Amino acid sequence: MSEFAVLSGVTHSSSTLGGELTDTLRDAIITGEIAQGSKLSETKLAKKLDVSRGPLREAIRRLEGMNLIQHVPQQGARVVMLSKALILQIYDAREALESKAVALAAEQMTSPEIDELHRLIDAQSKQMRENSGAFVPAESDYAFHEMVVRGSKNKVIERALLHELYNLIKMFRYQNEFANTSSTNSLVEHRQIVYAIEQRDPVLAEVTMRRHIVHARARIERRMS
Amino acid sequence: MSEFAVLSGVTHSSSTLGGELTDTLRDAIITGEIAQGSKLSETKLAKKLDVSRGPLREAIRRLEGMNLIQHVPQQGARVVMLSKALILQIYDAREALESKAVALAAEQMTSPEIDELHRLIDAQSKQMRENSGAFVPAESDYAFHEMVVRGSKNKVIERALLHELYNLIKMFRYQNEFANTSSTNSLVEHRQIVYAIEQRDPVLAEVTMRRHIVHARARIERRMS
DNA sequence: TTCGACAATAATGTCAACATTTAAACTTGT
DNA sequence: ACAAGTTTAAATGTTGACATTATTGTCGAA
Repeated sequence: MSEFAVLSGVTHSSSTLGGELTDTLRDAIITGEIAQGSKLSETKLAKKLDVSRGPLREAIRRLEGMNLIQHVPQQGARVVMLSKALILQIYDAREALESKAVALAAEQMTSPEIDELHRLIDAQSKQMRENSGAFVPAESDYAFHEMVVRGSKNKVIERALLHELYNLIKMFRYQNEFANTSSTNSLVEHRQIVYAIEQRDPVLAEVTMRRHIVHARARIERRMS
Repeated sequence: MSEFAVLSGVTHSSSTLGGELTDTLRDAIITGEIAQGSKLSETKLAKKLDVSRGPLREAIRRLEGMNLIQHVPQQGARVVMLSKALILQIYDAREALESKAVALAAEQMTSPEIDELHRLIDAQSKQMRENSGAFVPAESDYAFHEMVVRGSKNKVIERALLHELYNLIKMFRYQNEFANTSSTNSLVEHRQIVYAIEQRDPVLAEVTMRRHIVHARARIERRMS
């Protein structure tokens, strides 16, 4: 299961079996190895992964808290279905949270953190040239947004985005090639965001980020028709 | 434990013991019956509530997903500490989410739902007069905001607010008398919000709600110095 | 054939015992 | 008396068995 190690933005694998199972199942859900809407049978999964049902149930509860799984009492757990409506709702929530996050980041980020943002953007630029200007790799895009979110220093927003929404977005992107970020626009907008943060201009940062996410949402809405 | 039934905005008590325990512990945490920062010993709690540790652990995992509990592997679970910094962060997140929610509600709410908003405000007005104009009861305030949030028809925002943030805010208010909503301002602002929704004006609704929450946040920041 | 009731099967919910790790208590030496 | 190391106790992590509920399959009657 280490083949998906790149996916794990935040790791739970805290030496406890339940924590490892949480990461394993999360990655399997994100990649689609466990299909959307499919049932997570405790008995079958426990046998397949060679663990007892206790830690497995614990992992399922955690994934429930991340919105990756829906649980119905006495019936079991199913992987969430990423309908068009839900994806658009996720992006509306993301717009609200991440635009606020970047406004806070414009006030709270330290200089070394802003330097790191520049490094991430340079890496994106380099990767884009190598990929013949087609796409910004998803991991690179996540890294940038994650850095901005952490820069807000707001633990509540961090958790909502990094622990919950981003996993759903990763899942969507991983299972829909067309959902990848377009290269040129994305990179330009990232630069604008960093500029606003450097200027310590929360309002500019917020509107720039909001537009960036609205663009992404519009792209998705267009291509899912 | 039914004495706190009024607190349970959303109920889990789905006929399973784990679900009931989730509600019981949540209410005990909100009221402060289980103090902030105190440890939730599985063995002691299981004995006290006369249940086995299995369902209890499940409830703890769920409460972890609601941000009411912090869990450290091999060490156990502790009730979250509502520091001033955390409360302000919660209100920043709430501002972002609920201002977006009301903008969506201005587009999505049905007429019957808007009528219900009026009824809730009338009830607030009546209760305020009976209370010699001192306070709007917290339950009344929640009911109004919950109705608005549901009106957004955005399941992601609904969950983030109703399932996670509101519980933390209830906990804060319940344990800090000074954190109650001031009567006159709150009622006027609620009326403005309903007006904006009726006018189907998302921008006005958003700005009004944002100001409403910023006011509440400022009040808290002032009184916690 | 189709619908409904009943039986059989499998799944989730619950419990108590075991294993391992952490925290507390105690001893020992300076 | 204090500190360090060891020992003891208690807590969390894990497991397998049991109980209860839902689902599937079967039989029979309309």
